[in-house]
Amino acid sequence: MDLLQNAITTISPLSAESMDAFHQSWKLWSVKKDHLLLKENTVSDYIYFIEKGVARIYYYKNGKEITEWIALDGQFFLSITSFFQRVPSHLIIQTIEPSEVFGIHHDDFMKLADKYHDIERLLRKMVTSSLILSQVRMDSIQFESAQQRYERLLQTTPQIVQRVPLTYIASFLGITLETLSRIRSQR
Amino acid sequence: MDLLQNAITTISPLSAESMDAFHQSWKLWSVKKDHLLLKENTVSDYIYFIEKGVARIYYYKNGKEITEWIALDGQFFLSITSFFQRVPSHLIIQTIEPSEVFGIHHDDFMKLADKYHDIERLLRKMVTSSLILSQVRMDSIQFESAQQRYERLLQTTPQIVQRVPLTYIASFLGITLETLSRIRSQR
DNA sequence: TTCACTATTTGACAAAAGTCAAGCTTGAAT
DNA sequence: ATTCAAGCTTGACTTTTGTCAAATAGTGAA
Repeated sequence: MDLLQNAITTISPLSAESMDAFHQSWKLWSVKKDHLLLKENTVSDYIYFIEKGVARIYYYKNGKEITEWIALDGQFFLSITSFFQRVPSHLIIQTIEPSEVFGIHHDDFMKLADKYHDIERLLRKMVTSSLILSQVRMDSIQFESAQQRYERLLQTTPQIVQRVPLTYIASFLGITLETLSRIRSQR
Repeated sequence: MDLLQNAITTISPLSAESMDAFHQSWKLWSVKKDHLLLKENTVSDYIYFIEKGVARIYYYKNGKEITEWIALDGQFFLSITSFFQRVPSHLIIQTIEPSEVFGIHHDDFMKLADKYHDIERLLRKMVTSSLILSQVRMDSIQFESAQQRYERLLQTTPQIVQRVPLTYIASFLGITLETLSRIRSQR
């Protein structure tokens, strides 16, 4: 069984029939480092799951790259706004290691959610955990210092520092590279 | 038809049967100003909808009140973490005007979502819009100046300034009362 | 109308993080 | 092995917002 199927079952178990139909709708791509999964100003058709590797989601703001999310293996990722609202995304999704990535197309997912009640429930639970995560992150950005945010990251995902350039990590934490560098030198 | 039923239909239309069962599960309370809908350290059993009035969600952080959300009439509100994860909430929900508030109990909602596929879909869509909103707000907190955030609020919900004390508004915007006061005096 | 709050404004100063500019390090390609 | 570019560090200075303290305005009850 792959990480994906395991992740699905953990969120919300499916009947054998649903799981079969659902699992078949995911495609698997093996891509190189720096492969673009989503180009700027495109409608994002896929929810992705990273089986192996690392991806980052970023965009340009006043000419600068902002890293909005970093997905390590075992995580789902997508352009939330674009995927659900079906509008072009300013986001860019790129692998930053050679990776194996599963993806399911929006229309397939929605058709299955319509057909199978338990897939609709799974989707609801996925969105719910994403919402809870989003709230935690907002709280962190609003109330924690740069230092606290970095330490929280080290607690929750220590591997990230070995695998992802500091520029991306700084931006993901909502601080500058210089500030991150100063924080790191103080320990 | 009340605002609630209208809001539901806008998010995701229900069959007559589902709507009937669903609508009947909402209770309506008429409460005074400063009524507590959720006490600190309690599991939040309800999703609320404010038919008329204003409510605010807040909590204590280092002895200070932090206003996390302000709900004007026509809006749903709840303690997301507590409602979905069934853990006690540090949040307090309080009306700040005499209000009419609908509420549906967690267990009733879940039973209905299990029984009716279209209610599960409605719930999924509610959570999805909440997620999108949460992302927009995070972006605002991370990248907009105090001034920009206040102006955005004036654009989207101008009535709020007439109906809600500035202390709550400042906190909701993630700034201090003093900073808000300075921003307002500059225009 | 006045009192006693509570809400809001203003001022002086402090802290956290950003900006700009320069200098180091390091690892991959020739 | 050498070189060059990307990645990271360090320093000096600026900006935004917060903190603390005090003054002023507003409001409802006696």
